Amino acid sequence: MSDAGQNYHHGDLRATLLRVATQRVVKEGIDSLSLRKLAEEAGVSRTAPYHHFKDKNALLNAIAAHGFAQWHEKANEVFDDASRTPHQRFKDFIRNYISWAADNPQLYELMFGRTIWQAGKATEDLTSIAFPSFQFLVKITAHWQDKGILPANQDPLRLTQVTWGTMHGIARLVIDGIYAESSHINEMCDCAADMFMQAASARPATK
Amino acid sequence: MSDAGQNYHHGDLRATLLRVATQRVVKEGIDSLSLRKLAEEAGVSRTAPYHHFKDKNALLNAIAAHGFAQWHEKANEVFDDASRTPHQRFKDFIRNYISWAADNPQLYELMFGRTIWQAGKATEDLTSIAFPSFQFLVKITAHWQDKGILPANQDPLRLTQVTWGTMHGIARLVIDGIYAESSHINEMCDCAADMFMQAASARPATK
DNA sequence: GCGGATATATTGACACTGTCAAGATGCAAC
DNA sequence: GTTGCATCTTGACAGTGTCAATATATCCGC
Repeated sequence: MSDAGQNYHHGDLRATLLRVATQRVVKEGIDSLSLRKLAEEAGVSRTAPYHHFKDKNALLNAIAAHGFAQWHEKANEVFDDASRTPHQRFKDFIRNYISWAADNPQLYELMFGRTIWQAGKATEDLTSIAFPSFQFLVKITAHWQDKGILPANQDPLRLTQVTWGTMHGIARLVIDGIYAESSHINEMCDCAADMFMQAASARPATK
Repeated sequence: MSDAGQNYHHGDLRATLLRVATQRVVKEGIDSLSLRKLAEEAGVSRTAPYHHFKDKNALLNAIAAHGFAQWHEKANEVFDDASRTPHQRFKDFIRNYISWAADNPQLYELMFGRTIWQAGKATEDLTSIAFPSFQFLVKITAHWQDKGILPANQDPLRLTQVTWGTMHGIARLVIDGIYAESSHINEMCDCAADMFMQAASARPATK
């Protein structure tokens, strides 16, 4: 085979599909991803993709899995930035979480939305990549509890669910278009960070 | 007209469609709502609904609008419960927010999701009902700031975005199937409430 | 080199979907 | 009673995901 675009066998169809589909999702959103148009764009027939992905859901899972790899790397980077104080890094982490979501709304929607997490829809491939990302959040939450940035008198898992919930909720309200005014994102992030840090500096709640 | 199901003119189609469609969305989810099946279920032809709703989006908006009316009433009820202390009412409100979402996942998804809030998709009818609900959240947040349950040193709007973000985020993570273990919902809610109340009892953050 | 297994790609078909255009029907007001 | 209007109908179109049957290329053992 000399030219990958002309032959009966494409040669690298799976990778091509994943790349083109990801571009499409990132640019136009999940809903505008059509397997038929995708196949056409890749220069193959309608059903060719089915030899590389069981169905549309499997393809979406693969895109999301790739997204989690990117996300995890970036999040780790922010968390590890030694040039800043722990308090600053905590604020940065929240800002970065929301910013990443705001910059990649469609991908975020796919990765953290019901489309693929709805009962039974998540592939093993996806969960094996996504779970470490979730556990990473628990790990850094516990770390911040140790540092006195987050309240130490809370169960780490429970606290992770709350802090992540906060970031996720703000991200979604922005992404989904409910917070029409998105020019104050950083202020919202800092407000959230302040709340948590204030809580850490307080005496345990009085019953 | 004697029998509403047999005549050429249905007589009450709009209300019937809204009722049946709402049932369908609540039971089976947004995606499984088909205008054609809906029409059939209502005993009418495929395109009849288009004389009462501009398109599918308009129908979804109408369902959501109705949902907001219910939601607002219920939320107000919890907020107004005079039989409990302010602190208890704050915790109850959070619990109730998540519980309502968990009990009406499909409706919540529709009301607070991108399907209808994506740029330009929200009807005037919807916004005129939804906005007061949003403003209600700001109102009660300010009220809780006054009562010392939430930090007074924060802009009410910003703080609302954070507290609502937290509730919304937890709700979505549960609803969308990311928090597989949903048996600890109340503990999560209480953890969130404690965080906010602890923050209120702290001295202002030190720089 | 040869032949069969296997991976990959193709066309055809099916049952859906939302929505538009034209025409039919019933009701209400003049 | 005729005219106008709201409502409802059938027909059609361009899409969608996905299955079945078929064709073609590649690879592996001989």
